[in-house]
Amino acid sequence: MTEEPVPARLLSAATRLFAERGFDRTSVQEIVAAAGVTKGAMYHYFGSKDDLLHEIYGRVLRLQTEQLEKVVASGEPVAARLHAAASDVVVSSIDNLDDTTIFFQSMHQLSPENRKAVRAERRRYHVLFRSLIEEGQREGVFRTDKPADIVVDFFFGSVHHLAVWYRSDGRLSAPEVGAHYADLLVGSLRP
Amino acid sequence: MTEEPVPARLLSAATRLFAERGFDRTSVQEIVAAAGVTKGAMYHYFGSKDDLLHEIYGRVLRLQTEQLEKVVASGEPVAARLHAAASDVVVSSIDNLDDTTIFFQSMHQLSPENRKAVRAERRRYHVLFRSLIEEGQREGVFRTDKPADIVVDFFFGSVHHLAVWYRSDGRLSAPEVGAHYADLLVGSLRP
Amino acid sequence: MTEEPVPARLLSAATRLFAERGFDRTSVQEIVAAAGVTKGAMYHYFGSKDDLLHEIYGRVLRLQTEQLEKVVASGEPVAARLHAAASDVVVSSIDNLDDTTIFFQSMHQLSPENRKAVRAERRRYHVLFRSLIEEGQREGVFRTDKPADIVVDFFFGSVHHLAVWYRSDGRLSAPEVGAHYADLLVGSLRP
Amino acid sequence: MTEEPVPARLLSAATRLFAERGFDRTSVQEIVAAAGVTKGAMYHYFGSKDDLLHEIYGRVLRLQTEQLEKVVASGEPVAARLHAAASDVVVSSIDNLDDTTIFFQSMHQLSPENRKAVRAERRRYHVLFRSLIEEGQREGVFRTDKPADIVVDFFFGSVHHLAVWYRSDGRLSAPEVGAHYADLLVGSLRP
DNA sequence: TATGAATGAGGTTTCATTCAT
DNA sequence: CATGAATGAAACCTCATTCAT
Repeated sequence: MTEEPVPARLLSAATRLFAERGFDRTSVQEIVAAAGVTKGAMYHYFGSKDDLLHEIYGRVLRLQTEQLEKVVASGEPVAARLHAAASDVVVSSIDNLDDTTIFFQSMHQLSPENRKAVRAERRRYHVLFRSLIEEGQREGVFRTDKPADIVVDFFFGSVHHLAVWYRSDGRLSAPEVGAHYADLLVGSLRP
Repeated sequence: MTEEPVPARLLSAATRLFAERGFDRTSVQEIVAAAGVTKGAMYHYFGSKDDLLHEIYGRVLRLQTEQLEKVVASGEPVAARLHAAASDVVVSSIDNLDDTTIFFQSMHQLSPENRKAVRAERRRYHVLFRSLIEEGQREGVFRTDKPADIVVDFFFGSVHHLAVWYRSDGRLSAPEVGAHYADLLVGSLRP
Repeated sequence: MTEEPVPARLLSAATRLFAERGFDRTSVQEIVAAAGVTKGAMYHYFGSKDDLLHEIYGRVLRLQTEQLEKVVASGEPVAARLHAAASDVVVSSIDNLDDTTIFFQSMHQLSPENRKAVRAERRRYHVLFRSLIEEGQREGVFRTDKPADIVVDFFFGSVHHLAVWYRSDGRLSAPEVGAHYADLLVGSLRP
Repeated sequence: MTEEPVPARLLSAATRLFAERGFDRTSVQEIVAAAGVTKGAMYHYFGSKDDLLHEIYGRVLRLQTEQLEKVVASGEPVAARLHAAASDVVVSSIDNLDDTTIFFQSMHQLSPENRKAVRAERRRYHVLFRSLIEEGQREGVFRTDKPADIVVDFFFGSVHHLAVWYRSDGRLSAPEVGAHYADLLVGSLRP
């Protein structure tokens, strides 16, 4: 009869609650109640409520960066790699909708130093993704009249927005949305 | 030497502060101090802090809906109208970046009934924008293998995201970004 | 098409609201709204919210004292006069249940000086009523082993309590309750 | 050197203050200051100011119901039992004058659900007391031309009123008043 | 490791009253 | 006579965090 360890229980309760009602609207009391522990326990494992949020960000960032690195390094043609990267990030964003919600809603709530760390990591991700587009532009596969930076921001806006409209009981599965989004992105880059 | 009336002062102070640090992190005290009035005055004009937010939403919604209706009704070919609509909403979103920030960050903070009203209005806007895409698909100008709903959500994610990355002191002017975004949207719809 | 004058409208709105939800739970705004006037108007006629309450007390006290004086001065035998006085005060308390409610619930809310004035008037009433009992005791009609003061307080507790339990749609009419109460009072005084 | 526990300190401070100046006129700040704790501590033990009041009601109701049940169940003749019950409730009301004051002044301030609970409990007490009178009426010891309900309300009005006029430094002790009141009640019921 | 009582600062809102018009 | 905008004090309550056990 083994339960999940306390820190994991806390993180998953916090993730659900932060996504559901926002960081500021979630009290530490609610988190520990949902996780079935006491406040003391939480402060034993995490330094503050802010730390919980930081951990959640860290987990998402690590995951998505790893995925992207794998795709970028594959030997496929660049258009295929961009399509795969785009599709992957959509699917993974949908699979972890709570994380996605938190990710694009709670940046402001991080402490300045944590925010800086997250932004740096985010930047690395952005640059890596951009490099795919630049590669395609150099090869003449993608149109060159659009700054690669703009394209990346254009696309990631769409991805973050998934948490606003996507419903798991809706008509489209995650891979279907992923395919559509990737098609639209690659389509928009045709010369 | 007449000053702006109190309600307008309050709304503009609230808009700035909500965008800067988020709804929950902004205290009523800070708002009234920034507007140069007392708390009592604020509660004379607005029923609650929530009402302030609701008013801001209302203002943005009215403005954007009006703009879109004008563009949709013009006699231009559908691709030109979609391009103009997309470009317009980007420019107006950048011109009112604070509103945009609030718009896509603070939905959760509205009271349930206010949230419902905003969502309904938002839906009307979405439907109107979608109708442009459907029209193009019927005419064979746009590809038909992408559901129009998906395209709309894809694009408005990008628009909302502007508030995250756009800096008015950056390289690109609002109209330039508007042109890029509109190009990417229309480009992604080529058959 | 003449309406009631403003001060009367204010007093009657205040009476109803004070009885319904208590003095402290009733805001000046609610009173003026119920009377269909503005705050300025209220402060034109009454110095404060407290004054409204004081007026209401005054009206009740005047009324009940007048009634009692009439009964006491009639030529009837003392037992009949006590019976009539008791019955009268019950009927009039029921006919003005709101006044009665306020009367025994809101003494604390009067300003000290107003409270003093009310108490003094109340005292006169008490003494007058008591004199009836003392007269009966001297005549040997009433038992003498009970201090008249105690009897008066005993009875007026019952009267004040009417506002707690009496319902105008209940089984008993005001005169019926008056008769019962008077019977019980006189009965309790039999030697 | 142990002090009384915090919740008890809070309850007793609240009881005194509520009786002294009324529920609405007593601030939470005054209560916690009188109890020598902080506001946070109070909200740790009681969900709201209203809960404090509810607890006070609960305590009084439990006490009085217990007492009454004991008297009712004794083997004495019914007139003696009614006399004892009446006398007891008077003595106990005087012994806890603050509770009595609150009891009959602050019903309105309870939240609707708490009010309902209190009324239900109060009703049980009323019915139990009434059963004594009905028993005497069936046995022919008490007059039958007065509805037992009316008699109960008649008497308990007197009891509640004690808080208005009784002074512990006055001429009469609690048992003396109890005896007088019980005599008057039983006397009023003579056939 | 873990508890839960306690803190204290800060949050939103209400409201009687005033005063320029 | 009457308005209603504005004040400012005070109200209740929440909550992240600490600490003795």
